[in-house]
Amino acid sequence: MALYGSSVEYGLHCLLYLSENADAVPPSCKDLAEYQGISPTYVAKLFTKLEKAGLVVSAEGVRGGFRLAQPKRDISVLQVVDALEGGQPLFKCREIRGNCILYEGNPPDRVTSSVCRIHALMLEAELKMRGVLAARSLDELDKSVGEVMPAETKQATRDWFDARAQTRAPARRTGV
Amino acid sequence: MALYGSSVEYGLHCLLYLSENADAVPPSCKDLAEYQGISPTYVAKLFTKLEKAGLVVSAEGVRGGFRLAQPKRDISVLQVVDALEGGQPLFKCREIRGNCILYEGNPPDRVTSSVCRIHALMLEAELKMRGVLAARSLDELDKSVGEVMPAETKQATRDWFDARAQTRAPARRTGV
DNA sequence: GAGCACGTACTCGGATAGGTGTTGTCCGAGTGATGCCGG
DNA sequence: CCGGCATCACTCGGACAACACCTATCCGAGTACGTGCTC
Repeated sequence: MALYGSSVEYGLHCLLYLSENADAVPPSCKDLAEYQGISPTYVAKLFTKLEKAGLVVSAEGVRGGFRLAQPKRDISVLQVVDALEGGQPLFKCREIRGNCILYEGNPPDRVTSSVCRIHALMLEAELKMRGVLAARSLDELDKSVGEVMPAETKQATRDWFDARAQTRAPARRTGV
Repeated sequence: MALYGSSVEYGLHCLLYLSENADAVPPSCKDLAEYQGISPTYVAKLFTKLEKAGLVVSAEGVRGGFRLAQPKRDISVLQVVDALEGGQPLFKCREIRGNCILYEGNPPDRVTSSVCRIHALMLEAELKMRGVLAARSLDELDKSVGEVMPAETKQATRDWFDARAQTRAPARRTGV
């Protein structure tokens, strides 16, 4: 287990392809999923979230698919994570201080108005973490991936998606 | 919802009391829970984890209870969080790169041996977050709480637990 | 030959199940303090 | 008066359910393309 689920991993990998091949035919969820060996329907679900967050735009129809809604250098990893995970905070303070038996259900204003120190510390930690993710754009992340991925693999990937886009077409009426 | 569950909040609040009143009679789970208005049985569950992590030691019997296993300045908030949450990483890389359809089940060594860049970024973010939590000890956290809590409340809390400890005793045989 | 209408297959999108983890609860084994009894 | 012992209530500890979220899936509505017909 982990704090962030697998949706973050799936989503980021998909967006990295979109980021690197913004000029190609917009791939469908099915294409992206089969290429990576993950569930196509689940990827579709993730892209619904990404679209609602305004990170990708969808094209409908037989040649439909997804492409980035903004330049890749303007989309941060944090935006992607928040879109997929719903922007959950690191820590949700339930203010149990107010439940203290000494107050008998009427906590003084000083308690209810001040910030819980535990909460404050968690907010600080969360801020640092989000700062790292916010500072990295899809563009930069893609470049760092490119450093370890040979050009031939990159080209092979592009070819695979292009071929996939070519085969996408309504069945020939005379074909059968 | 939040990344960290309520167990972190419960546990830290309990440990803050232990930290501030290390010289008092070790309170029982029931005492700590009722004082804060939370589930006694669940607090007991949390303390089992804290004990296994070596953060608290338990005393059995009718006057039993818990006390810190180490000086409060040697216990970091991170240790508490990890004990309660099982040390979950921020992100668990499933290495879906290896599933890529181009490799047909035989990913090259270059892929399996190198670190996923997404994973690397998440590790960096996690490191920052954990750094904040690791740098704060229970002692320091307690002091910052003390700045906003008036001395009279502190004393009232101490009195409540002391009174609670006094009433703890086997039933008098002649009492009924 | 050009324009138009139709049919098709593919796409997205939301509504629908299963698995896993967290939260919360219950009951049993163990233990130390208490009070009584005997010396 | 003092020490030993049985009793007792209280404690911890692990085993047991309920709930919620995440993951994964299925099916329906909508759309752009390709084809064939008509002019």
